[in-house]
Amino acid sequence: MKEVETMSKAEWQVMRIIWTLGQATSNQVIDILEKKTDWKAATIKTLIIRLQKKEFLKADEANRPYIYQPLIAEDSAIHQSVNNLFDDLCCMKKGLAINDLVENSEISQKDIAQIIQTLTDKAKSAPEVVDCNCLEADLK
Amino acid sequence: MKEVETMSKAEWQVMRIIWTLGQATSNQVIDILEKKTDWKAATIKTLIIRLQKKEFLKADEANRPYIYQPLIAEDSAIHQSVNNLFDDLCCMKKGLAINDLVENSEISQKDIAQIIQTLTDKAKSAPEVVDCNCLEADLK
DNA sequence: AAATACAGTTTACATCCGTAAACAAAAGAT
DNA sequence: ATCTTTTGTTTACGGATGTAAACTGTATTT
Repeated sequence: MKEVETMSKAEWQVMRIIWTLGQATSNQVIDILEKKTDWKAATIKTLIIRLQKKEFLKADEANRPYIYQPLIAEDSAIHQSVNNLFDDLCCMKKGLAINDLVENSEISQKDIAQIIQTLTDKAKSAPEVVDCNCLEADLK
Repeated sequence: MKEVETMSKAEWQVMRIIWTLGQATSNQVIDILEKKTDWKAATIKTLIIRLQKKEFLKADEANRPYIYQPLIAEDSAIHQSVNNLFDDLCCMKKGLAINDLVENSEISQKDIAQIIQTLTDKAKSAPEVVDCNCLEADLK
């Protein structure tokens, strides 16, 4: 029972190109993804069509070739995507998971400082311990 | 083209119960999940069977009812799952994504301290800026 | 021993996803 | 104006997933 449209992994790769370029023709997307993956042009076209159906992309059809533009901001998509995954995790394990991500991700000085800041603020009201709720009924 | 078996969201919920209990009978899992979700017992049985096929669970068939045990540690599964998601993200955005998770997750004092520690260590060798590689061919 | 209850296995079915060919329409070239 | 190329749309197909009923074999009750 899917409430909200989600982006598949393959679709996500298409969006990355378009987010980064701001907008793009199908050919730009195809050229770049043919270098990054083994996908055929036809496959990438399918992904573009599906992204339009899901309303993550729209085509400016004023001229041909169409120019595709994102209908969702990259930051919003990231927010939805990572929080969607974290919703599945045991509450008690989220800290561990974040620590794991920090260890395994390249992060800039500036971002590191920002995250430390967020954590420091959070520490002011953080609980001593977070209880596991894996066995409890979700209220709501 | 799937190289490695992955756990679906629904399957993940079953594993959470078994990880938390250490081991469980199908009935224990069913009782708990019927409170947390709208799933029918039959649905949960299907998930258990699929998890066995994927070798995330095994049944101790010495006695009936069978006792199901995890074949993968929760921490390993979390590691795989979150890093699998992060692999899709623009390198440049990983810091933002982590910051977002920190803001939206409840984290214990101890975990906050640990993450700050990891970040502080990381800062010693972190780059000033992480470049976006969204348009580049993946080497490898 | 027969009837019943319980738990594990098979089968089912719609949708999504990865993957891509075939087809159609528009633009460019001759 | 027709041929060709480009680009957008339809159709296709196998496997994964959410969802669950039906079936079967074992254990318990009468």
